[in-house]
Amino acid sequence: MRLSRYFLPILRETPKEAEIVSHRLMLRAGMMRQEAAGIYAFLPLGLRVLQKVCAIVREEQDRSGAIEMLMPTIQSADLWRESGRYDAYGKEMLRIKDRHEREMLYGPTNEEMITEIFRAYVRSYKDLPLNLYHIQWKFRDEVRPRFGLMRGREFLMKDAYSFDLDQDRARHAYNRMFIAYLRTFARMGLKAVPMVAETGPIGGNLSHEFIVLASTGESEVFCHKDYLDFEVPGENVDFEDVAGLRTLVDKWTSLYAATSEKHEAAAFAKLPADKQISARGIEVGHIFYFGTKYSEPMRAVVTGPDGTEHVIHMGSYGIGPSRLVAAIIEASHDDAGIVWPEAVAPFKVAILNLKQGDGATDAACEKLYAALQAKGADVLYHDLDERPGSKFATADLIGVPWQILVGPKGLAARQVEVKRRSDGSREMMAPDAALARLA
RNA sequence: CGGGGCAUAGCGCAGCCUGGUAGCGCAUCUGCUUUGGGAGCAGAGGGUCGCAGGUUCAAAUCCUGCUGCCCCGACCA
Repeated sequence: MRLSRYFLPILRETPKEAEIVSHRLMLRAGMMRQEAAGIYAFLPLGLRVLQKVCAIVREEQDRSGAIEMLMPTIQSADLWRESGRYDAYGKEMLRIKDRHEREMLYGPTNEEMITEIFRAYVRSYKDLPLNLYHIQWKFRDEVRPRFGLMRGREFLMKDAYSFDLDQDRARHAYNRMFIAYLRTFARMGLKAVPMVAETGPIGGNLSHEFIVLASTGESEVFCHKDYLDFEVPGENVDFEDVAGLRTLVDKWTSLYAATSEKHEAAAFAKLPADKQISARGIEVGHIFYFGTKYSEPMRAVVTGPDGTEHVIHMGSYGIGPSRLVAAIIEASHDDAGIVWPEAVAPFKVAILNLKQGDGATDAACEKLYAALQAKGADVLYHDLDERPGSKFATADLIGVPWQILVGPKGLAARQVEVKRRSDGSREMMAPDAALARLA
């Protein structure tokens, strides 16, 4: 992408409403724009990151055996009356009426709808297990939205729903998501710790929140330090291996880790002092087993091998991609701007033309740009007529992992400079070497 | 939902107390110079001062109501 043809509205000054670093940097880097309290438009750069995050989420969901679909944002109130949640959910649910005065709502979650879909088609235990997910916009009318994307009202969410014949099998479905989540967050460069959590209005009795430690986190968390060094299961993990997954989950739940609501000070105090982590954290995922909470009232049943009806055991599993974008920034930035992990970076490499209009420099940049594109690299070519300093500042701000600095000084020695955003290290090399390194 | 604050050009702000027809920095546009860490000079454009009433010869400024947004708390899959 040529910057001259892109839409990247960088702000030099920080808008006053932005308090926390991710909010500030997302506005400054031209990633998003607030349209109302807790409601944001994603601008092109922000969308690129969001899509990278979603792609990783999809890959890991698919790998674990979940199947993607897409449910609507608007739901019927009647569906929610079946589960009893229409009255229970409270003002967080945005209720609306259509032109026929029918009561509708903008979905805050999809348990009812997925259960309705499931019961309409699935009749036999032979069609199980089943795990369906979608990535869709949700709306929760928070009393006080804040922290930009971190606590917005409208947000993108991946929610998966598992259906199994009984509790044991549902537990395996839970374990599959548990492992998939570990992998998902690790791929984004995050260390997420699964913590025992409240089940809240979703119901059920088995639940973990996946928490990224960050000083700006909204909740207080307590955990054993060793979690941060645990090895994340590789991509060859066998999701059909019931015992194997259970062993992995057992390991990842063997040490103390809890959010403040579930915190037990006495148990925590028993940890060696140097292993106690008391910190703030950002919830980036939440998984639940809730049994028959919805399948019972909504009559989602299948015929079992014994010929009788069995009420389905369910679980639901959420990840907030839009919140993840903010969480990644909270976890990875410096004074100059964002430092994207390569897996979610909007562009992998930026070419900075340090003397726009200089024939040799322009030619070298164009050649590099074309070559990188031909190799399929996500490359942003800063081809505006700006001073070098301004280009450095922009590139650092938007956090592209690699910068190629092309200027007359270097070219005189047939060299360009490759700068790595994460540690600021630089290296002079021939353009071909840069190409080989970064393509 | 309780408490506090803000609303003036794209962004950040001054002006308001003590009414007299709007200003600064950055950004934008034009020209010249400049080009390895947010350039310099010269010129230009851009604002129903959040909205609606009221007071007054006159309102960004004073009064009343409303709306939007932010912060602290409560709340929060």
